[in-house]
Amino acid sequence: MALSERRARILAFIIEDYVESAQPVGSAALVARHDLDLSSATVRSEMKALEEEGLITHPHTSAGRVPSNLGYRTYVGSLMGERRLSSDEELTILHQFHQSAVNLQRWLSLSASVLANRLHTAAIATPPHMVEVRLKQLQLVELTEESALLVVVMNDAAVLQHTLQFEEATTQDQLTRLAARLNQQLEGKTATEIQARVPAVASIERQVVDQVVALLRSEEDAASETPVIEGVRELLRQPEYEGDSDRLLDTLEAVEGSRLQRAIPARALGADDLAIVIGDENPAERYHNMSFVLSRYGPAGGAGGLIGLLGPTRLDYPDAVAHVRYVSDVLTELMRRFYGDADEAVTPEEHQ
Amino acid sequence: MALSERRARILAFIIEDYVESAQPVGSAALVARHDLDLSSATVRSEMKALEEEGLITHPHTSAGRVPSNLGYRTYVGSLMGERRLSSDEELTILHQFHQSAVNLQRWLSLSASVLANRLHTAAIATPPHMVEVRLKQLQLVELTEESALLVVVMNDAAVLQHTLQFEEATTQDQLTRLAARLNQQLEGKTATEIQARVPAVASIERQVVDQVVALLRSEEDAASETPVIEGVRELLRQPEYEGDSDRLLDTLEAVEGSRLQRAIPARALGADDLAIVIGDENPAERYHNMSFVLSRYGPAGGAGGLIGLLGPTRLDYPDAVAHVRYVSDVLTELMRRFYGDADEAVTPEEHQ
DNA sequence: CATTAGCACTCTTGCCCCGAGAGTGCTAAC
DNA sequence: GTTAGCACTCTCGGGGCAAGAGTGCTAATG
Repeated sequence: MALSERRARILAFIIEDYVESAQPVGSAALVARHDLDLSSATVRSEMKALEEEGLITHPHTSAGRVPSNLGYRTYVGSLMGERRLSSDEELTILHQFHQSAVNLQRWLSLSASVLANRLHTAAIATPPHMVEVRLKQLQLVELTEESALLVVVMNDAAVLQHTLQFEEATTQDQLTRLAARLNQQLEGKTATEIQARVPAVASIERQVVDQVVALLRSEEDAASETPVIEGVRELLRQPEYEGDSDRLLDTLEAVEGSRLQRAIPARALGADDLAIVIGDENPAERYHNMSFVLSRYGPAGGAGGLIGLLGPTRLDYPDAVAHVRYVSDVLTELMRRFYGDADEAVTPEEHQ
Repeated sequence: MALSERRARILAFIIEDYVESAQPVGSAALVARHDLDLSSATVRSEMKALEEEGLITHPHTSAGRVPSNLGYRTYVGSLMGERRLSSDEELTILHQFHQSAVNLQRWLSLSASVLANRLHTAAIATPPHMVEVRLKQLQLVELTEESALLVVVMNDAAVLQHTLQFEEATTQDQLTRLAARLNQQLEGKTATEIQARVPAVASIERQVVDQVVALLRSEEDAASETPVIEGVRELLRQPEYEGDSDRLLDTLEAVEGSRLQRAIPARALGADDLAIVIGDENPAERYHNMSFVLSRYGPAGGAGGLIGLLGPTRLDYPDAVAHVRYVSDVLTELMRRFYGDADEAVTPEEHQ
């Protein structure tokens, strides 16, 4: 099963040429481009062997070779060289972050944009969430006499809001006092902890507390937030979709935030901080002709999410990995700087 | 210039058939479908006259007729019948709103979704904003010792947030006191009013106030918020894009929120509450093959925005108008109910 | 014995051509 | 004014064909 070195080299060349050109690559072209010390005939017989091992295929008899998913997988697993961004590239990217406002949502879109633009494919970023979401502070703002806006800030710096409708009339004064009291009682608590002590009586307080719990829960649920997605157009401009409107629309649909949220193969990210999911390795059939390159971002132990690329299986994996790693690191560093490290900003009670 | 009644009828039929079939309509087909008391030859000569007036065109010699922009315009202006939603239709729509959470953002997406699904094209909704944006309440939440989250609630019930980075260390206590003081001083004020009394010294307070002003300003700027857009796929599935990937991608690009925000022909909405912009009536050339049907929503004098449809010029205008009107009314009513009327919820000071 | 040149073979792609079909516009008759 | 009839135009889909790309086999070679 182990590939001879020459065969492995040829596989790598095929993949790299194919990634670049999106055209099946033939033996003659391969020899010419890489000035191999071999004739096209030799390469042909090697190709045949590679095909028998299931690493490449043939669209039809008289076409060149195309990598199979298995081919990409072995390439990614052992053949591809490690690519590191040049300091120029790193600076260009950093520069964009420095021009951005200090705002997590912005950073996420920016990260996705940067990845999308540099790799010419789509990129996603899921909002960060904590394993344990705790209330940091709540605020009540009167809207009408019988309705108010509840604003909840959580320990992962997320801000959620909800409109409440009351049976009885209230004033801003009453609401402010209620908010102050609840803040004192509930700060640093999780949804479950709060629920344990909920008063049985129906009242404005009860309504507020219930909604706080609901908001905390929705923040706990990672899948509830739709990921940011950028560069769909870049993706759809790829040659795989050229002239195939149906496939294009299907992909557009598959890639829409609301659908995507469940499809992101988060479990692929085990202990590793970076996952590459190629074609049919994705459990969802809809994504069998796409690849994901995903990384976790966020300080260890703190709020974190996923960021990564989403493209055709014909991806420049070394480039993708290098970029995703770097952007993820930048994002993590920014979060650490502005939202605090898990160790220093979060009180011991909140930690763990 | 005035169309004879027969000619007008024929134009209306052509438009209605074409809207339905997306195929150029020929004289024979027209007679058959509407059992006109005319021969196809007569219709042909009428068509020729209509063509000479610029109301319809010919893709090529041997094809049927297609309405021109001018044709649509006259149809919309005087020919089309008023369509009213049946109470069944109204109930179906209302039902969806009743199932939604009380949340303005949700309502907007829901409105756009409803429109998109019912008309099979894209729909947009811009977030509401007030002519005069005033501070309602601010909140400061510690993130790290030297950074904090500023949450600002405005009189249009919008909630904006921003992360602040301080030179000196602070505590939540200090921040809470500062927030309370600023709330007292600044509540109900506009950005301009606040700016007039800004302290010259550099300090945390100064930083907070500056940012509050910036957030108020960004809320004032209607164009700063990206509109909600739904149903892009519905739009792109329309026959005009079939097999034309280039046009499809161009439209996809044109329709992306960030581009769209400046393109919405808001000025088309004069004193009227509903605007129809057909093809090249849109100042932006990019939208010359699309139509907009837009309505203002929101209580008179209160926060308001735009909601509407965006489709190929081949739109079912009567249906579009009826739906946009209705959804806009529903939205307005919901806002009035939950966020208060301009007259009752907003204090006199805030009210202009 | 691995490598290579040579060559027959296969399959796609683009192109041209052609006939069917749809629809018009004109003319002459009603 | 309306209509039947007809010639004419243009699109669209399919068949046929030549060019091109690439393979896989075989026989020769160092």
